[in-house]
Amino acid sequence: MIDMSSSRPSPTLTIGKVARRADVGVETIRFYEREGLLPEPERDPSSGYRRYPEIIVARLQFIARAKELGFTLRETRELLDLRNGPATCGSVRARANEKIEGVRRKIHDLQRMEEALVALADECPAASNALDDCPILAALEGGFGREG
Amino acid sequence: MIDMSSSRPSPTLTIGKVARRADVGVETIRFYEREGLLPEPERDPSSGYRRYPEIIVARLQFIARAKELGFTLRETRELLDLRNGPATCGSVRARANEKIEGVRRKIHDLQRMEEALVALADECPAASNALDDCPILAALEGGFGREG
DNA sequence: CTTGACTCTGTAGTGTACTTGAGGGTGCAC
DNA sequence: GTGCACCCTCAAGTACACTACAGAGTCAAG
Repeated sequence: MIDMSSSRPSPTLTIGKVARRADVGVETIRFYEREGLLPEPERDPSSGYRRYPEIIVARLQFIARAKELGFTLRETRELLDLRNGPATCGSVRARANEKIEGVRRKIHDLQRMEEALVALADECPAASNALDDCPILAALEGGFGREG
Repeated sequence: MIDMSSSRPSPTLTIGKVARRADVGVETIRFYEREGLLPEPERDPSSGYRRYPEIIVARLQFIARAKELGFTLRETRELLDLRNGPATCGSVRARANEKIEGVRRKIHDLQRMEEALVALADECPAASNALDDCPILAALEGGFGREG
């Protein structure tokens, strides 16, 4: 008989299965555990193998996405810790607002960069070989983010 | 007599002045030079000191901004090389379009992340201590970017 | 009961992006 | 002419984020 009355589903995934589903390496998962980005999982009592619930895959995908977006592991851990720490919901909100500001600044800068690159691509005549005419230098070196 | 007839202004900044103006370290500038992100500058014939034109400051600021936005030095060099390489303006445009796609993807993901964080902050009751009620877990671990 | 894929711990190596240090030369004010 | 801040090269060190390896145990199939 399987316990169906438990409030949470028992963890059934091995580290290898989690790794394949989240498209990361097994060593990366153990590394994240050491670094506090993943909670220490339950262990199989006889083998000592790690056992994960499905939700861990989403967490790993979140970490991967945050990384792509230029968040450091430390920052990502802070994001994840919003729910784990000894924090009140209010302090959680404050931390979230800080992160939102950072995210908005990144979006803003990326939009400026996009504009510059689009202007560049549009104005670059496909036929010309004259690189001196390219508006790249102006777009890239002329400055486009927040100044000071 | 100073040569005022030259087509370009002669480089007058020492590496230290450039570093202070661009808010980077002197060693970082030399490092960028080694890595091909900055052209080899002219040298003072007697001392061998590097001499930079003003424009180098904007270039360093561009590098800093690109870095903040999650571009690697290699990618940043590729952006800068759009104007230096043995490329036609057409190939430059193609490279720029590739970069634009990457930038747009980053913006998209950041906007999703912002939405999730805003939802989180809005729904988090400032007074409550019950972290279980926080919509963070759902927002952060429930997945929000491109899936597959 | 062996074989092979998988897991464990612990340590060491890799790539990126700097940063620091050694050992020395330069430039200018006093 | 002697400090002192600045510059030079080259080599080594640091922090981050993995990644690989050694040596050993586990598990399921045949």
